[in-house]
Amino acid sequence: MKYNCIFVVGPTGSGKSAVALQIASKFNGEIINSDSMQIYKEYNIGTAKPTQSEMQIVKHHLYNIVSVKDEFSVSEYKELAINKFNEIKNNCLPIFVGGTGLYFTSLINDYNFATTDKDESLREELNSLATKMGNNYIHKMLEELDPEEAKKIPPENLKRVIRAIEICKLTGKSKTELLKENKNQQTNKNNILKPLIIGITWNRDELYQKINKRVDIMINNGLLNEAKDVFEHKDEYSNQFVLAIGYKEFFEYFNNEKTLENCTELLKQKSRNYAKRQLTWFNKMENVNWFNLSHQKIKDVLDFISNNINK
RNA sequence: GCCUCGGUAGCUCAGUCGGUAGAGCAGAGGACUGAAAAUCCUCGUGUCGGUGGUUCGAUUCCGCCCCGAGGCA
Repeated sequence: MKYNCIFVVGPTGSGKSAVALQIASKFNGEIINSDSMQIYKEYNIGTAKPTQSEMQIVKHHLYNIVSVKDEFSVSEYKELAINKFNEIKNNCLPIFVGGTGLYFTSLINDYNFATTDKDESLREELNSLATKMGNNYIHKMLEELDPEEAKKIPPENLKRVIRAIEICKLTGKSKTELLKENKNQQTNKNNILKPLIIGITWNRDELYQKINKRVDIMINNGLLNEAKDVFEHKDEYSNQFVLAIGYKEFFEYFNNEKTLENCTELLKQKSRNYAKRQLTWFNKMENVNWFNLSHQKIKDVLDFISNNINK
């Protein structure tokens, strides 16, 4: 098996960026972003982007490419990322780094209906119908269109129920059918990417301490200014960005409904919750080579890569 | 010193007209295919402050003690 790129995955605050930087330095790498929030241009602190100087040491791609006023999606990400990979693969070792599990999965799997467009008016229609008739009503609609998929998604998860219905309406086929077709298209198994996957983690309590500390550091670096700015312009921004962890948690403070301390605690908590969700995702991902930095060193990662990258 | 109200899950509290108890939050585990830092699912045994009494049986009723909040001196 010959690998043609590196993935660095792991929970927020685990130090993925630092690890990626060292990998890049040692193996002539360039970094490609796999984080749904670092895609955006305008804000740096809350999104925990690499610093200017870090970006100068090693080439970083797909950071700061979309405005917070614009929508963005996995499928756009996938296209950009694959294009970038093809562009640089002959000159360097591409290293994908980030925390967005879905983005990584989209790179490995050739989803055929992930490219199914969205229908904003249908979404609105179904959403208001749900408010009127209840979630179960919408779920029943899906049951008729795609009973198998309906079984998988609880009625409460409106967002995903609506998306499944949307897929049926837009493609004329159910999500279940498309999934089967996808499996049968073995040709797509020849994926372009052959990643050596590195997972970075820590003992749980240590990870949480790091996350808490990082929030304090962000605040010292001016997170509140960014948050205030997002708060004041939230109506102009895409919902995707306004919902990012790090900004909305302070909105109640700016509205004088909560103390700064309470909001800061909430942010720490939301960050911890998020880290856990990321761990769930990456634990399920296949072929992840985990490194627990509570008792392993970045050097172990580098050694592992040099032992495996050309075999 | 006296009076009143509290002391129940990590936190905030509900409840048991006496048959050893349950919500929210926190926490843990999980799902995830054009919103993914999103969205959602599952999981609740704790000397019911301590001690003595009444009772077949007390977290629940009674006495005393400890702790906290408030009021009166």
